[in-house]
Amino acid sequence: MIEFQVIDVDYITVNERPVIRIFGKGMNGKTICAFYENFSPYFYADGDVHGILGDEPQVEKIEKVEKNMVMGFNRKKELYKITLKNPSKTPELRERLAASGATPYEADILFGYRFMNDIGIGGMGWVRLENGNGAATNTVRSAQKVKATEIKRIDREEDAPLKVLAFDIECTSSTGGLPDPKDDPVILISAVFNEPHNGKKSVILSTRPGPDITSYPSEKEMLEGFLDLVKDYDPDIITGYNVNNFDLPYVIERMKQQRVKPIIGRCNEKQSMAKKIANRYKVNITGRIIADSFDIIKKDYSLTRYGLDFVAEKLLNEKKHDVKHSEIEKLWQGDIEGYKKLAEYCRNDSILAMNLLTKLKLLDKYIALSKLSGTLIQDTLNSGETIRIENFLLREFNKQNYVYPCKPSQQEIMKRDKEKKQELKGGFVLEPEKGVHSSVLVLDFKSMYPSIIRSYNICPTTLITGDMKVENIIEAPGGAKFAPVEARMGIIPGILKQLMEQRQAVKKRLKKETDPVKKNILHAQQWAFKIMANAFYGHMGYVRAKIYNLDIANAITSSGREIIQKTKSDIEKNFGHKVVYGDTDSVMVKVDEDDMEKISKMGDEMSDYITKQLPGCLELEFEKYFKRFLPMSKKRYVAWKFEPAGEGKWTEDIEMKGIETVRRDWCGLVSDSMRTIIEIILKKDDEKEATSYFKDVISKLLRNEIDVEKLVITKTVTKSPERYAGMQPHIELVKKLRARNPSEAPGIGDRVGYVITKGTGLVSGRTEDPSYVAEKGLEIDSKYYIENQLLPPLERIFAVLGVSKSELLGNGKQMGLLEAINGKYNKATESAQKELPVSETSGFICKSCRKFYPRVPLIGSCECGGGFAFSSPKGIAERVIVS
DNA sequence: TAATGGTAGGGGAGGAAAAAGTCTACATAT
DNA sequence: TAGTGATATGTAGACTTATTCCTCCCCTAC
Repeated sequence: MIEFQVIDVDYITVNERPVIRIFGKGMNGKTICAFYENFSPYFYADGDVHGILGDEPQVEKIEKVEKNMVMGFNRKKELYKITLKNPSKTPELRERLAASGATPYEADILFGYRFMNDIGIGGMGWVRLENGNGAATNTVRSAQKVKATEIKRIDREEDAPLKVLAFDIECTSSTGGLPDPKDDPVILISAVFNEPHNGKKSVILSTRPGPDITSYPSEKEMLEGFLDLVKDYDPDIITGYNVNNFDLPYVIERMKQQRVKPIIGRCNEKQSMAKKIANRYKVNITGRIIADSFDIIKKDYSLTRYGLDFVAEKLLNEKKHDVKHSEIEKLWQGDIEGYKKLAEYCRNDSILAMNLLTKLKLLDKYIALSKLSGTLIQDTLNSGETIRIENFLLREFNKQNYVYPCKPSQQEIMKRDKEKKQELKGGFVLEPEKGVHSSVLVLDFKSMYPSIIRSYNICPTTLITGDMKVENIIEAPGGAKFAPVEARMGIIPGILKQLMEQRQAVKKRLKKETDPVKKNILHAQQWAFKIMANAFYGHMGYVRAKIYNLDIANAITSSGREIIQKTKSDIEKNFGHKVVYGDTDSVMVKVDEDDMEKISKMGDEMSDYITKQLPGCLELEFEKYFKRFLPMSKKRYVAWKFEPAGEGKWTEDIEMKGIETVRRDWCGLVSDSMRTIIEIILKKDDEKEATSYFKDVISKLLRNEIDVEKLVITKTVTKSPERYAGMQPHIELVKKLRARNPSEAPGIGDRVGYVITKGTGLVSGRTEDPSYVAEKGLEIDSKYYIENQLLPPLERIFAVLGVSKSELLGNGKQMGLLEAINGKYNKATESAQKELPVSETSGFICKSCRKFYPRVPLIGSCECGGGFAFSSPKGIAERVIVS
């Protein structure tokens, strides 16, 4: 009996027949590969299957079966189950059937997943081989090779000890630009281990000898050395910073160039390939997991920048060695000290990538999601929600004899796309009562959409179509009808019930658990339950989903809108308190109460009252209390928040939603000063201190006392620069950087940091790279930063408090700030010169209202009563010189 | 082998369109 | 009194300069 955790599953074809391979790892750290032979691919179809497939030799058998249909209440159908010999022939047969008018079902399930779902196992899950004989094969690299006939899923929460290898490569460039794997060799490879390998924590491979460096006579031999290292250390996980899109494709291409077979995985025959898909590479390594720290951090952390230096500093508080790309060649060719520096730089990058993955436990969430959905961890890492949901649903639907539809065709997708744009409506957002509110309590619905699905039994399998007669039909506000639970509980409501209950159970255990390792696992588990539960609504409104249905998606959201509006009016009617804001599943209620105990009680009373009126498991909860609440507009507010922390205790914090402090596309100066001002306003309620702080910031900016770093604005490049319709500041900079040095210019998906420099014309034309500004000593456009960055957001905050722009800038001891800004930066017209040549004057200008006159009107003064000065393009003057 | 969960909403920058202000040439009145 | 030049004033169209409105884009709330 062998027990192990599933790392990867694939299949090979032996004598035209598939053999499933399950790569795994035991608790003892031993690797295993199990071979399973007796599983044939199959799918379903309706229509004239016999006629269409005729005597197709691939078909093993065709059986008649009765299946439940996913879409529509109580729909059964007679289908044919088609079993074939070779899984790779499935697409061909599927297309042939579809082309002849038959409808195929489950004909696009990858064979490995078909197998896993049928025997009830999945990615990162534990399995037990009841009986297995040793398999005589050299095709795979694992400690144990077993022919399995009986595989069972077992329940175990811990993870097997997984070996991680982090690596990083350095290469030179013949052109001085981006290294090209067709011409430019790899010069250094660093590798770091989480479990010491041959007594070492890391190694460096190179073609140049040096201290603590394993050197090789040629690049080819070094690459072979790297493959040997991977083989000997035998990691389960390969990581690095951007290995998916740089190091791995590069190394693989170099191996091709040098005629070294790139066998990085655990199969001796399958070569690794890096395919370029939509500007991104996709690398396959059999039997191992590629977990790129860069990719994961980009998905899981919202940061202003994602360079390794920034990320390491921010998340690990560790420093990246400072070597610029342009220095690599010099250090590589230069003296031993420089070479050592380069090698250590390379090693350090691997260490940082390893630390990110292990210290931040980047994989925990993905492991939990894999275990829950049954998806292979590599797919969980590389793909989106869809693959997880569809795999999960296939399993659950199959359990109850349902047959799952195939992916929609391209035309179907386009049709759906069109109708959805106008028809799928989302949540309801209440217009906020702008201003400053004291004592506001926040009530929100616990998992609103999943609860709606459960409470109204919303599911494709309960959807009533046509004039079907069912008792106690549930009708959603949009008109969609569903069979009640008494008739049949929908599959998805059933799944959600389980997910939500399991989550509660895990959270309970989490409270009691003291072992930190187990705590982590439980935490990831409960998180995965929540993520999965929340993903169903979005999935059913997703045009590429197999179970897409607009009526269903709309039934969910329209119910939500109705509930939130009823909640608002019920609270206002029955409790006499005003609802000042709300968004989708929450209401903010203004109460006149200061005592925490009483507030808590009021919140509970209101929630209980509303909850009682609602069907099913819908539940309104008292979540928190805002001592002060400043809504500025929909989805934008700040609040001084108090949350119950149990035992009558409260935790306190400032909450900021949607405003510039939480957005990454504003400069640090704005975020910082806004944060400070908001704290002063909320906690001290001192308007004067806030305005004077603000004036201070502006003065500093005018005196150039602000660090340029604080003025950097960052934005993501979302597509290639040519594809932008109009001009955009960050894109214009990308174009400039490209022209300067194509190899270091930001690409799609990267965040660009820029500052605005002084000059004329569009902002887009004045964007510049901060380091370039420092290097060339360019001047920052302080006026832009005052008028376009600092002022607008702060004005909005102060406007809520009733402080106008002129009060903000003009009042108080620093009288004349506005004049200072203008005087220093506006056109010369503002500074009156004493004399001008008469030839240059163009007319007269009123000294008080600045109205221009080509001639002095007869009344001798402006219509506002002001006196005149001479006006010219150069400025204004009291007198003219006649010469 | 291209893969991708949903809608609501604010707000900046650019750009087009509409609006307002200026300029110029010319007519008319004094 | 008619004709003339200088000056003031008005007006239409050309040209210039703010405003306004809309779209694209990014990012966030839920």
